Parts: sequence; C-alpha cells; structure tokens
Amino acid sequence: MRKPIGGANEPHNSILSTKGTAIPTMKMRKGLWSPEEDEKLMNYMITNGQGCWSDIARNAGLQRCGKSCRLRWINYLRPDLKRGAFSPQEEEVIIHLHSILGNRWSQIAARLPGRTDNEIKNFWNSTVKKRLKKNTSNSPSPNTSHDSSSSEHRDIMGGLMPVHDSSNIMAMYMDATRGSLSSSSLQAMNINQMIEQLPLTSDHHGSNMPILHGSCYGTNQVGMDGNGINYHGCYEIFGGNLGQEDEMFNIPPLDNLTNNNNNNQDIKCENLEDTIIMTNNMNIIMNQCYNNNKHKVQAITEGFENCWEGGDELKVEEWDLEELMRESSIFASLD
DNA sequence: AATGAGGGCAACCGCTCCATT
DNA sequence: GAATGGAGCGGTTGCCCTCAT
Repeated sequence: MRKPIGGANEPHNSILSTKGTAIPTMKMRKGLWSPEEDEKLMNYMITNGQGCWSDIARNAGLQRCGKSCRLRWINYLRPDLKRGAFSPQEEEVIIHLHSILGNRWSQIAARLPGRTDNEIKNFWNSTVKKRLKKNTSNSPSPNTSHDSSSSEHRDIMGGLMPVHDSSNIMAMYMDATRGSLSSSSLQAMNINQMIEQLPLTSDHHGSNMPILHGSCYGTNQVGMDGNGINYHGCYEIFGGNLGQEDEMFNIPPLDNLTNNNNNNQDIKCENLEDTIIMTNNMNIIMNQCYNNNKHKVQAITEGFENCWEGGDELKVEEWDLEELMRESSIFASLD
C-alpha cells in the first residue's frame, strides 16, 4: 500500500480543461487516497452523479486528475462494490470467462456483480495463475496434445476446470438467472450461447456487451441485513443465487424478496409479482437481443422502469454478438 | 525479536477508441 | 477528413503486510 502523499510536496502536472483550455499548472496529488479525499469524491458523486471526470475532480475540490478520480470511484468508492475474498464459484466463473474472453478484465468484471476489473485482474495474476501453474505441474493436462494456441487455456481446461464442469457452472448460473431453463437443457447448449446470455451487471467500464442500466450508483444499491451485504437494484432482478448455497453473489431468490420487503427499505420491487414481471421482461429483452442477432440493439422497457425508484432507466445497449462470437470462437474447438 | 522474501493490492502509465469540433 | 480531448482498458509498478527463518 502506498502512503498518502502530502499535497504540498507533490510532484505536479499540468491539467487541461474539457475543451483543451490550458489551466494554469496546479499541483496534482498522486498516490494513495486519503479518507478526506474519499469523502469529498463520494459526497460529490452521490450529490451530482457521474459526469466529466476532470470536472468532477475540479468541482469536488480534489487535487487529483479526473482519471485518478474515475479509478478511485470505480475500484473503491462505488457503493455497489462487493468486498472480501472471491468465492470458489466466482473463481470458477472468472476462470471460465477468462478461458473465453482472455484478459478482457472489464468484460469479465461486467459479469461478476460488485467486482472490478482491477480486482479480478489482481486476483488472476496473484492467485489463479499461480494455482493453475501448480495444478498443471502436479497433474499434467490430458489436453496437452491439443492444438491450442493458448497454453494457459489448456491448463485451465485440462487441469483445473474440465469442460463439463464449466458447463455445469453455467447451467447453474443460468438456472438461477433465467428460471425457465433446466440444467440439462443448458448443458446441451453450446457454451458460447450460454456465455452470450449471461447478464451483465454494470456499465462502469463500458463494452460491446449488453449492459443493464439501473440506479447503479445510488446508495441504495447495497443493503445490509443480518447475513451481510445484499445487492439490491441492478442484480436482484435476476433473482436466485448465482452460485451454490448463497456463496456466490448473495442475491436473494425471488421468494425471499417478498420477505425482505418488510424489513428492508432498499428493496425496489413492491412484491413478487413485480419481480416476476421484471424478470420476464429481462428474459424477453435478452432473448430479443440474442435471437435478432443484430449488431446493436438498444431497448428500453417500461417494465423495468416501474421497478426502480424514480423510474431510473434500465436498458440494454451495445450488443455486438458477432464480435462476441469471434471472441469466443476459440472455445468451439474444445467441444 | 529481527529480517528478508513473497504476496496482495491500490494506483499509475500508456495506449486505444470514440465523440466532438 | 483531421485534430483534439475524454473515457476506458490492460499492463505494470511499488508499497505494505504476512509469514517463514
């Protein structure tokens, strides 16, 4: 951890306004963020929402560049961040997605609620890579003769995560999120299709993937109860758990939502019926995106808006299926 | 108790992409 | 179409902590 560095003694950079107007050189802080800086940025973001980051840095009274503010917000201050160690299920999802997406950490992070690309990247580089290497050295991969361009990929599939296991994970995941599909039917699906239908969770990094917009930056996103942090808002719409035994994302199942409504102000959906309607609408949108096979689909549904305080817009955008197909095509050779 | 090595993680850097002028 | 600036992403760095010796 880096020490917070005192502003007065800091190296300084020049800064440009949003339109390129030169602002007299001002001292820019670098290094670790102090609690005061965090508070300033947090308060500003909660009050004003996201905008031009360089403006945010200036208006919030921070001697930081916009880039630094953005990073701090995304990786640390966002209220919907999940803290703590990765669960085994999250780990498996990361490994699986990495086998398909490679080092596209932002896209992997988009499928893991409350996790940042930086966090996943660090986790991968420190923990998973090491474990995979160890695993491979202990038990040589049966796929070593496979003509794959990625040795790491072979390691993953042959050593730590057999294909059928990964399919189970996806099936489990999809059962939780889509409800109507059975594990067996999903196991029969092409793995690419499963991946394509995985819901994305936030737009904090932007990508070519479908993104759900909700009140993702509101303080209501994270609710606390006796069991720890639960995600209310962007994630709860899928209902159920994304992993086994509540280990993974701790998203309340549908039948729990109604119970929680009595105790938790953060719940947006009024009742189970709303939740089901919303989930169905989600499925419709996802299916439309998937079935239409269009490059870009942008849909806004009334159904979602009803379930969010203040009618926050919830939409699916930037769906580039062809690109995803290209990206995941490497996986087809393993089937 | 001291210390050195390794790991974890926050933050920076440089590049690319995209929107705007 | 070119130039410019902002945002986002992946790679890398470097500091602190933990643990073994």
